[in-house]
Amino acid sequence: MTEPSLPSRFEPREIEARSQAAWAAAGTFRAPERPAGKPFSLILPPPNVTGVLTLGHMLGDTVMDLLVRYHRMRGEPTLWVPSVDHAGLSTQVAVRRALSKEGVRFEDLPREEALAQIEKWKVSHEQRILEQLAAGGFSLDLSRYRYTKDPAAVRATREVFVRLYHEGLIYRAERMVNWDPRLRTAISDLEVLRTEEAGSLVYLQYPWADGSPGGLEVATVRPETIFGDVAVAVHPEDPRHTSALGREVLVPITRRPIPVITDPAIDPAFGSGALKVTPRHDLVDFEVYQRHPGLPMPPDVIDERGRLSSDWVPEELRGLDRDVGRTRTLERLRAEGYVLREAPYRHSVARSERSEAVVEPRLSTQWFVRIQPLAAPAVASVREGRVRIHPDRWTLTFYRWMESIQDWCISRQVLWGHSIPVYHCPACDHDTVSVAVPEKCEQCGSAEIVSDPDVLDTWFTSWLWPFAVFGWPEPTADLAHYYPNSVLVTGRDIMFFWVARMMMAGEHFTGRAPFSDVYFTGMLRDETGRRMSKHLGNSPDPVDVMHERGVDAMRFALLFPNPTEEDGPFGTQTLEGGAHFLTKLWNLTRFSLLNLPAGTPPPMPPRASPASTALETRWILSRWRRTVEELDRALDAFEPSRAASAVYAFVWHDLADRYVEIVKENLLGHHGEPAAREARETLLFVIERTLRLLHPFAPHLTEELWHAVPHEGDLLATARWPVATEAPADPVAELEMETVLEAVRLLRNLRAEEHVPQASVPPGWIRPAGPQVAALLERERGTLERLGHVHPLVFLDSSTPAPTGAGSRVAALGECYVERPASVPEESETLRKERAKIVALLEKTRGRLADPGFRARAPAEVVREAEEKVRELSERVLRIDEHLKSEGSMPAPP
RNA sequence: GGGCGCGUAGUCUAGUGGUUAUGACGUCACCCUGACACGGUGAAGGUCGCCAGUUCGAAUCUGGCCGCGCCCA
Repeated sequence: MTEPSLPSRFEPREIEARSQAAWAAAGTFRAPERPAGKPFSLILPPPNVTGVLTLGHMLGDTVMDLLVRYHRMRGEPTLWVPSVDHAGLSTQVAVRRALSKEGVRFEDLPREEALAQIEKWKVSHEQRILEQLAAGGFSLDLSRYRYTKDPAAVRATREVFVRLYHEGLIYRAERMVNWDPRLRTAISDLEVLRTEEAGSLVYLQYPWADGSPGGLEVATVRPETIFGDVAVAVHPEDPRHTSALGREVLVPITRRPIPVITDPAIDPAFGSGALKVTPRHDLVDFEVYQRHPGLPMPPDVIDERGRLSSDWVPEELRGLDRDVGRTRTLERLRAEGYVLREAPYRHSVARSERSEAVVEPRLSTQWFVRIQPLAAPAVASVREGRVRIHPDRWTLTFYRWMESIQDWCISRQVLWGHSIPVYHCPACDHDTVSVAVPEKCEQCGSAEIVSDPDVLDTWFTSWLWPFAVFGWPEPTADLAHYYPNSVLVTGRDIMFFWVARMMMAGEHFTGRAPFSDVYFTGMLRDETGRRMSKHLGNSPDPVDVMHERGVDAMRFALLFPNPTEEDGPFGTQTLEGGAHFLTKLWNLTRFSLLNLPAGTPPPMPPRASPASTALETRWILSRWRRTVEELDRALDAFEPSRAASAVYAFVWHDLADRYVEIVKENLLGHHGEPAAREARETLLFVIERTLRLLHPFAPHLTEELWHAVPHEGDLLATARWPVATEAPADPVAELEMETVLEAVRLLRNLRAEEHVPQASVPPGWIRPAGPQVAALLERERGTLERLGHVHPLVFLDSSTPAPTGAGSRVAALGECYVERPASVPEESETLRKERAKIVALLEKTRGRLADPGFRARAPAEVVREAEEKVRELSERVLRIDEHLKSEGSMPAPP
């Protein structure tokens, strides 16, 4: 035995620093310029420079690192590209908020100063994000780091705009858009959140224009918009309103006459069945307006800041904010007798994801991407299996959304973003659209051209990222080698924002799907089951988590309890679970080293098991092989949680709890040198190979441990992933070990039931149920004595009487006895309980066999098994009864 | 309101027609046995959401209901 080469405790932060330094020095994560063989490549979904990384990011990053390290160890050239996203609107909002805390209004800043403030923010957050990624030890190729506003990204973004424009897939139009009046910009449908909120439904009377008494009843939740009404619409078949058709009513207060029209879109069940039509401020109303060409288009009665405006609005209400305007308008409506009644009303309110302001539907001129022609190939790529979505149930959601997809509004009225490459010529009204900034109008040659004041939606760059990171449209070597990507890993919350659009861009601009697999991670929940979110503030800072328990513990805690289909919990408990497992691994390796002589050579794959090989050797090697097979399967199928569970169970239950306990005496040389050598060689092989298996899950700790263990190679990160067939499969050994472990369990149960003191080792007896079991158990007597903690273990044949003064159990494999301590009185309670259980099961099985339908229709195999079971259980009941009889407490026969 | 999905010990979870329903965390009891008390051994804990149906046989398949979640209105 050598001096311990590992300390009894470990310091995660020291290990992390050592491992990370070694990887950096070796350039382990740098992808080759000319990869040999099919590469494994992917991009890190660019985190927004708006904020810093959350635990949710860490979940995705850990899954990606797991896959990258797995594929790297399999010898594939791997490339994982890091980048950050300028995140236009949301970064501007963050800076705006930060400045307002200092009493500075963002809107008051000169353009240059405002941009400088955002740039400052970007630099500091980018720094922080890079530090977080470095702390996590993720195997990103930092030499290929990118930013969504770097010159190549600008080039790609403009290129794409220009191409789509010339293909007729980008157009400018006056459309109803979602307007954020606080940020004063259009936002896309996806950036709108709908919530149920309490409101009030007001029933107004629009008087008849011809002065006849009464009027038309109109219900609305937005009375302040009446000034923009151009009509009142009813359903053409609504019998209540037939007499109103063709007549005119007056807009309350301003008393402007408007016609009563019919439209099939009107819901007769809503309110009185009459809808006021305000085309500039409601999508449905706008559509009604479009179907009625005779109607005039009113001015904006709500301006870009959400204030009542225009001369259609009574002068004293002009300039009021929407909310105040609504109250004042309602007051006047009441005072002037237009209000019939008011009722509380819950309805869905659209709010801006960024500012939380109520979104104002607003008719506005914006740039749009015609999405249908782009969506079709993306849908086809999934239908044809060129892109697989995991878990695959999200495929349906993907299809449904793509079917009802709307054109994409890509212009934003903000400062921070890519400018739109459109240059308008006031002289001839022509738009010059080009990648290079033009000096004159391409139509009339005028130098007086004006660049478009808007910027592009951030996603208009992000959707190009799988190929733009490689320098597209330049035909770079990286593009040729590493595109398309192998996989995309992200949260399903950005499936539509990003994933679907990347698929569209990939198909359209490169003719290929940008990746072949998409894996959606679940969402993290806190210990009380709530989703982690910035809003709730229940997401711990990942750096704190890593600091507290170590990076690898965090990684394991993220992977282990997060099955692919569901959201996973994360909390102190799961984190401790991860840390405990790593401690176990540390000590297991430490134990192995304590038992290896100095100068032990690296492990060799075991030879095909000769007959002389010990059962536990054959068994652990076979179990290891199954574990590798399960890991390969789970990782290839994007089931990280299953992979983690498989390796966890193997290390803890098979290797540490059983194998190591079985061979401890062999290692100490108590059973001769050949046994000691076999145990050492097997243990070393399994430990060294298992460290490899665990490397993608816990890279730092395994790297550290691996260097302490005899091994070949420089770094575990680039060592070869084990091949399952290195160890022989041995189903016989697995079955036999099951029987042995079952006997161990019986002996241990007896010890506990008979209150045998922990330190004492009483004699035990086994009467095996048959000659085969007898041969096996006698051969494994040593294992049984060691794990069962009995000595001596004596085997009885059917003629030998049962020992007296011993507790007993009757199981399928036979009868077990453990000597009862003198102080403990006889007790047949356990046996009786056992008997009751077996009798119940016996009755159930007999019942099945008694059913003629079962015998007639069930497969012969199943019937045979049932008959066998009845035989075995009856035998056990008889045995138990014999014991009970000898104790003088015979129950009624079954 | 529409669509999709999920209901299995206190909590999380495995199990896609046939064993005594899997494992983890937590709980309880005993034990600091020479890698590990961040550990070991054992135990308790379940009407597999409810009701029908299909079947010789249902946690598993079908329908309805109830509850929860997500997406879309």
